[in-house]
Amino acid sequence: MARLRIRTPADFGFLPAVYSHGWFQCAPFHWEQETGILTRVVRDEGGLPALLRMSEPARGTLEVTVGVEGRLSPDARRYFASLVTRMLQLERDISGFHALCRRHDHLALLPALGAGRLLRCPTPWEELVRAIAATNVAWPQAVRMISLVAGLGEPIDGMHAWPAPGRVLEAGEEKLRERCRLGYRAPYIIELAARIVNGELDLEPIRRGEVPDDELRKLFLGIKGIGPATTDYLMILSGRTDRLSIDSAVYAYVGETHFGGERPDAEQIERLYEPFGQWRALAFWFEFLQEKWWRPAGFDFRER
DNA sequence: TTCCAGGGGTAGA
DNA sequence: TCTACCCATGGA
Repeated sequence: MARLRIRTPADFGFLPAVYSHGWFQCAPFHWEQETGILTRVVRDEGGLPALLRMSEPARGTLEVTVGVEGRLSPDARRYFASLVTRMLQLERDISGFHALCRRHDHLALLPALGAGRLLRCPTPWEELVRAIAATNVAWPQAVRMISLVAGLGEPIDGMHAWPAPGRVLEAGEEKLRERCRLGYRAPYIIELAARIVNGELDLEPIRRGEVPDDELRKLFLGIKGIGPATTDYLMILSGRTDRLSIDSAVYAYVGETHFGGERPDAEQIERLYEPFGQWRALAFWFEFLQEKWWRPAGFDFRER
């Protein structure tokens, strides 16, 4: 078991990042609320499954244990740290968002909490599958589908690595339907896996964040099963926060909170968050999180 | 039973 | 470009 200590930005809070959306509830993430440890199965540089355990013993420091034999080489340390950096968006500069929060009462708590980063996966491939699985279903069902897909990966310590595209392709559409309960989404995921395996779709530039906005949007929209709303969601995850992702939950929340119970149309929602400029997606999302999830659940991330 | 969830694909206009 | 219809699944 190797140990890594990672210094985090002063405006980073671990718990708000974990609770930034529902992905921590799906394998191969595993969250223990009592200990504050987020476990995640990742792959080492050779592609073999490895268990990562992340916690924040004190603000500014992330403690990461890596379940591998022996000591980590400097390269391996950098590699695992880069995975953590991607998953927790440690490289993302959100100072502009926090400055904006300080000017709005309902967001004013967020900078002190260190909120503003969204939990990500080690690979875009996994994020795309999760996004497809989460369309047109209630969230608990999406959690089930995603976790069942994770179950196709190589086992390690009672968990599974996220299956590579080739492994999903090998499992086949029927298994995705029957075992993973993906229904009509199964062929979309098979097609995506096939495009990656045959080299038609290269996700590596996306993982490195090298694809320009317009191109990235076009690329997401070109994947079957991913439409406008999911594309906007993936764009936000990729750090393009100047555009909302308006899904059914947004209509419901904004209608209830800002339109006296009347369902607004998309343009009304856009106008409402337009003043938040390049940060409007985060302004909406963290408002929503605070009101509908964190506060009702009694979360106060400053206590840790 | 019917509705619908953290939508999207497709055919037809 | 817009609209109607269809798509598995499972909880309410």
